[in-house]
Amino acid sequence: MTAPRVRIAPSPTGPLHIGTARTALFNYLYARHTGGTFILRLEDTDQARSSIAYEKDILDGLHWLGLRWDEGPEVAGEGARGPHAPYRQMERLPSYAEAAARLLAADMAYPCFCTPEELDADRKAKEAAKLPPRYVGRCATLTVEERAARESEGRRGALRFRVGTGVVGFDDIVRGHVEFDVSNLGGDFAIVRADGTPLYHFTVVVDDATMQMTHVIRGEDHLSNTPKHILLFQALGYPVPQFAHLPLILNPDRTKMSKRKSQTAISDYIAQGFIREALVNYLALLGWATGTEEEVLSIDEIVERFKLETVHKGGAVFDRERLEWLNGQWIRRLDPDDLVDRLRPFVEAELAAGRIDWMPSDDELRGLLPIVGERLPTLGAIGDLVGFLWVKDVALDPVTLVPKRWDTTTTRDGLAAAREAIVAVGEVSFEADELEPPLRALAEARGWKAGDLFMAIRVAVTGRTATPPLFDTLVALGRDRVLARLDRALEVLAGA
RNA sequence: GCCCCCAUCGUCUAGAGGCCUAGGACGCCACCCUUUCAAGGUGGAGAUCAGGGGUUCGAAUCCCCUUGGGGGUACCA
Repeated sequence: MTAPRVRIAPSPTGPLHIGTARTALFNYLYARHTGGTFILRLEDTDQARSSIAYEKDILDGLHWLGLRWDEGPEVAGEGARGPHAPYRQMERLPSYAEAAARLLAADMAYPCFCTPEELDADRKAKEAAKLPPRYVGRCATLTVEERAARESEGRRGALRFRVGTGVVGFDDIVRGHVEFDVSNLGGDFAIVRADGTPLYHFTVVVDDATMQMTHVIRGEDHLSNTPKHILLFQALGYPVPQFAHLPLILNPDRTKMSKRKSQTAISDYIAQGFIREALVNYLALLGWATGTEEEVLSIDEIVERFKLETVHKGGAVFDRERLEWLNGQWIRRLDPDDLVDRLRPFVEAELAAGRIDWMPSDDELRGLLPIVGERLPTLGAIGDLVGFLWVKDVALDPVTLVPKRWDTTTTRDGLAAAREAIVAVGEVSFEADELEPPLRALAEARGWKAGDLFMAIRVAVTGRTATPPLFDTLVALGRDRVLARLDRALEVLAGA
């Protein structure tokens, strides 16, 4: 058997969608597992909706996920590659024109001069009669003279493919045998617009054939389109590839995942601090499982285990909580320098947003990792977690400053005493191990619960009730700022 | 409407006739750890395997029907 050739063929009519990324991933996994070739092709024939900005978002996103294509357009400084260039359909027009001419010459397709208004009226009539929509065939039997007459009027026809009669069946790798009666396809369908640009069902077949795809792995939403494609492959004299229709990713209400109901743009997940390892891991486990109890897997481990035959048939609801859990798992697995590199842009974003006043150094960030790593569900949580380290002053209010079991007087008392204890520790011993004993001793001496004292200090120096461990936090802040913030807290309390 | 696909805890899933009094994970709830928050550990609640018929000594697993859900039905992709 020859090595598989598979592809992802996104349409640049929107930012990279979770579903597209998942389909791309499964194609990639299959190619890598089988030693096949993974191809990327841009289906940009919908000129009205396609844009170069979306194209860039898609290419960059797939590249970011680590899904390197063996053949396809340029990305991130890497050139286009592969023997079947170009990889944008609008640059492959001659190839479709040639195929269209062949179908026309063989009378397997014909020009259709129906106007959008006529077609619309037909559709409404069918609907009113409670019949399935279907092209009525008005132009199917036009004589050569009639066609010539219309063309001489300056009318340009769309090209319709003759669907004929019969049954089309195929063996889908994930769904098994599927059959469609051609009479349910909606009549002869258009393959080229009146303006001469080719339509999806046509380009996808011409390209999959000329790029020698062996397997077409795509979303289930294309299952009902498959008979049209098979008819076209056959009419054009091309071998029919194998199909594998993946289950859809669903909104919580179990409809096809959509931007209206879910967050679908990969770029949004990236911006929130999800990392590629987690996204890939999560997406691979939507509609597929190893069959073992392994859950946290690298892309290479997934490649090793992946089988198209064990892909699910039923749709899978996208569960963001599970993604976040996996994200945390992967963040904790990253090596420190790598994590610092990935964290930096998120700290910069905090600065740009004015939520912090200066940028920490890489060394400072790396030093924070032990207390910060296990507290990050996403990289974007960094500012919320320890942003208080990089601001001139924290916002303090007299209510949160007072621990639950304490009153204002006790709090002032406690903070003042804590300040003295911290001063007594001295500058050179300002370390977590040195700070803890005296503060515990202080609490005990005064009959306070250590937790209450610690909470008072925590809020005073960070402005928050939830932070990384207190003594590490004090050290990260530095002696001077700790004392200054304690003083400020005392002032705020004095005013209360 | 018509065509096609699908159906195991709330969610992602294991399960390919006996190993299932249905396993794991997320989430949830307790407890442990603990200065808060996390992380981690332990335990728990949670699925009459959509329902009904078959086939079989035996069915979550095979077949049929019903129900429910989804997708498609464009001169979009």
